[in-house]
Amino acid sequence: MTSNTEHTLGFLVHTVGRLLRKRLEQMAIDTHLSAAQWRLLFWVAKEEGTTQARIAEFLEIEPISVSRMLDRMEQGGWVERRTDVNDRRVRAIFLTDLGREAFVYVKSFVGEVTEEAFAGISKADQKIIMQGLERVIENLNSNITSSQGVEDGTDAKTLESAHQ
Amino acid sequence: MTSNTEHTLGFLVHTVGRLLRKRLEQMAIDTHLSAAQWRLLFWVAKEEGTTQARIAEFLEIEPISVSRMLDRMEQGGWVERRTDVNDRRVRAIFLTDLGREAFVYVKSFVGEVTEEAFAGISKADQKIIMQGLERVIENLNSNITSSQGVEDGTDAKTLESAHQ
DNA sequence: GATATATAATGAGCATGCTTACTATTCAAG
DNA sequence: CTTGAATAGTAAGCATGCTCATTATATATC
Repeated sequence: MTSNTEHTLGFLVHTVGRLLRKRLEQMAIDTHLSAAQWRLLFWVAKEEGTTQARIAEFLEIEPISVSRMLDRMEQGGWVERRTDVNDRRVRAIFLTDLGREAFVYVKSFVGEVTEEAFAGISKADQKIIMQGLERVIENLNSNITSSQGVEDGTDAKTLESAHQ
Repeated sequence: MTSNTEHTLGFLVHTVGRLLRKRLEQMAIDTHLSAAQWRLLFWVAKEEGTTQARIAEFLEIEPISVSRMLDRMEQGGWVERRTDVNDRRVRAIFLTDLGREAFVYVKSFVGEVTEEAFAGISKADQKIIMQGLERVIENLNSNITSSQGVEDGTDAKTLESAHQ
């Protein structure tokens, strides 16, 4: 239908991300978890008792974002903050039984969605795509903080030359 | 560094999207445009005089989101709302000179970021990745509203079986 | 022990998405 | 012409990300 999406990597990835998120939320709607919350749950399940700072590092979002997601998720009964006795600055995060169930439940859909997404694409090509995306992440990570080549004070005036 | 990202399509795409967005915003920081605003600008440039409803359709976001992005972008001087004389419900959206410059400027970076992202990946594999992502979009689009196979009233209780 | 610095978490306020509800306008039916 | 439905846009309020600033605690240094 929407045959008009510009075919750049950025547009494609943006769209795929949105659709995957939507589909997963649709499948697991009865958990009342958002995709973002599910990602958080994933890390807590992987490392129970972890700290908010560590979750932020894993998810590569800011600690404050974690803090406020946990406010809602704690209220929703999926996770529990416990104060660390050795370091009273720290909140150790644990899954509740509900959180554990929700996690396992949603996780069971991830395979389904991936299969659906990859329908009609050969295993070989799937591998190329996955490894390709991993390489893209490496490439972008290595340059994300360098920001060389743009700091010459160029502003929007110095154009006049490009496409359009 | 972060060698621990789960290697599912969802996680990878989410990460790639975030990094691309970050990198593009970093490169074009002097335009003060966000990635979201740049996407909007893109469609307005492609079809000047378009309506807000049409932009929402292209971007696949809700009209209200477009409305408020345009509030800020109009205030920033990148776009202009003009009332349609034939249909006074409609706001026709046009780029200002500043908007046109910003668009061309940012557009010139997209190629750069893509090259950077694809470094070390063969042209053949790049093609597989791009076409693969397009296929994924098709696959997900065709199923996104059907939601069959999940409506069996299954709730979080029926699990007990999966990985942990 | 006091003082400086680093770390963990949070508060305030913004952008960008959403849903739900509303207003203004157009157009079709009578 | 009026009534009613459809369409374009906006308002209110929420979630999830951000930046910048602050509080509480821990740790290192004098």
